[in-house]
Amino acid sequence: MNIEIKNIIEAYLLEATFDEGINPIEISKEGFIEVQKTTNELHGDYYSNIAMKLSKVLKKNPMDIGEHIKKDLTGKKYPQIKKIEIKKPGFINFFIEDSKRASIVTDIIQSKDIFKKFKTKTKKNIHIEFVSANPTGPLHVGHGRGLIFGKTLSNILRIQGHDVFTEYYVNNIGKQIDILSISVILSIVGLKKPFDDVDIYKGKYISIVADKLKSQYRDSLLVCKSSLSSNNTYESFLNILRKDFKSYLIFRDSVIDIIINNYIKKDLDDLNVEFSNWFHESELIKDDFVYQILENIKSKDLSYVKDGAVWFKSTKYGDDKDRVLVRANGALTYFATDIAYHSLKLDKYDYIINIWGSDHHGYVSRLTNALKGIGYDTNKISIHLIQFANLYRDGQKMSMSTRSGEFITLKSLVDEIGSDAINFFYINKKIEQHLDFDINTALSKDKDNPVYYIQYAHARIEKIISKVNLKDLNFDDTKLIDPKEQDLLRLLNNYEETFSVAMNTLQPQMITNYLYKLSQSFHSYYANIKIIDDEINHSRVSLVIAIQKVLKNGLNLFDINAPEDM
RNA sequence: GCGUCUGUAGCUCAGUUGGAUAGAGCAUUAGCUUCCGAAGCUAAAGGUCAGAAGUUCGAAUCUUCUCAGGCGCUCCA
Repeated sequence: MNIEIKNIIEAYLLEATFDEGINPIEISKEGFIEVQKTTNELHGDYYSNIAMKLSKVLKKNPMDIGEHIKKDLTGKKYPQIKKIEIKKPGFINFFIEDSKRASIVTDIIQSKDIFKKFKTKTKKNIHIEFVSANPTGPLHVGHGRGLIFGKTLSNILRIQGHDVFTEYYVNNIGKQIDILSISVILSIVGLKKPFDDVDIYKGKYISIVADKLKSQYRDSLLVCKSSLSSNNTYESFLNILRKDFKSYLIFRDSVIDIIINNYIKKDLDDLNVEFSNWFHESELIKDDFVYQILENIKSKDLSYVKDGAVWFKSTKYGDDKDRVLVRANGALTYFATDIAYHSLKLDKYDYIINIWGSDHHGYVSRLTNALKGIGYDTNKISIHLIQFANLYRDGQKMSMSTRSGEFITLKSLVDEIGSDAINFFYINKKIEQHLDFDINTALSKDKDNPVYYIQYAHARIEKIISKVNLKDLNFDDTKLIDPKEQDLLRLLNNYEETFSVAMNTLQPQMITNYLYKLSQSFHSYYANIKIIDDEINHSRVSLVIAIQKVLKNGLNLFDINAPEDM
């Protein structure tokens, strides 16, 4: 509709007879004529600021220009426009016909797929990586926000028609993995930690993992028990282990497999998340791939050797200091493997999306600069930084410490408040906003809890539908004249724009806010007006059916149930 | 110190990307069940959009500075 009005204005301006010329090229330029939805019904349905824009060029009073435009447009009698008003300082307000507004109801009801309109014209091959928590234990609540956001983004991109490939990056060769393996080994052989310089993992799951591996490895581990117990530093312990425990590397892989399959994948299942691929960091080491990349960096004169380590010249890109790629002991840094990983992705995909915790923000420019340095187009990368979420219970902030198994697992939160509430609360706020997540609110079953409120609207409508013979539906677009009905129609007419802006700018909270508003307007309607009424051919029932359809599709976007009964 | 994100009602947050009188929920106060689900509805009250300057017809939104808070600035992962 706003495009129609835009065209009307453009056509008018092109043949307008103002004294001083308006450049026709300017007029046809994208964005020159702006037509937007109003926020206040007193201002009609759409408004344009064109008169104020032109006043500068024409050196005329915007009110006069507006009146001029109004006079000419009114004379032309466009059927969809009821009236035009000019308000100071120069807004041109368009009021569209009520019946035109009501036509959205049949549009929605008859549409097989209301998301079809959001299909992109430029389909892309998109890689999206999220969560990627170290496989050292079950996921905890701190991982929740990035997880839900990543999943939602994938849902949105798929609806837009892109090919979406989701990936979990498994760090399976770092120091943390050795510490994890050692924690399991100590549990198997019943040994107290003999070194003091490094903490080990203590959660309950460690002994469960140990039990699974006990029968297979116990004997060979007991052989080296005494030599292990005499080591009082982490380094020497690990060295002995690697030397005496021949199947250490296989054992380490088994530990990771068990954690992923028995914990992480199950946690993800609870929230309906499935990854296209689990990428293991070790794949980057295979065939010296990382070293080829490092060679490439060196050939571009972007690295040098100092104190036995290889450094990337990040100061060249405004960083405070250069950063290490390969440590003096020969170990690769995360930075090095990340460059390799991202170059793999960039080779294969049109666009790549990373979702990281905001604590990694310092890392963003370093990585993109390195990739730019070796010749990649970094416009193809987008990195979303997620602020931390705090959990509150009974007004008390809950501890999120990961040390000594003290953390709250994501699973326990799902068990307590359910996946619907988690899906909703984690994306209901802008990601760059710190999030306070109140468990009491998520548990409440009334208006405090927006999820329930929206779901309740859906269920109420279902009840109405069940009482009506749907064959009798005969929608009459001139019947819905109550102000509350007009409110609802305005909102329904907004769904397309709201969803499309939210999807294009990847801001899911715009959609949840919209769904809430729509539910609110519906509940008010329901309480004040009898919806089932034969005298009006069930036009009101048609209206609520359309509302329900939007609610349902919106909720499904976030994997939230749209219950028919509660 | 440098970088980065944030600052909107007592609390938790929206604000359609620069539009008109800044909006919700909670909490507070006062109401609404012969009738489609009260898990609901109707009101009242609550604001120096952290502060200052600038850009322009017009700023919560853009720029600069100041203040406050979160996070990051290892040959850590």
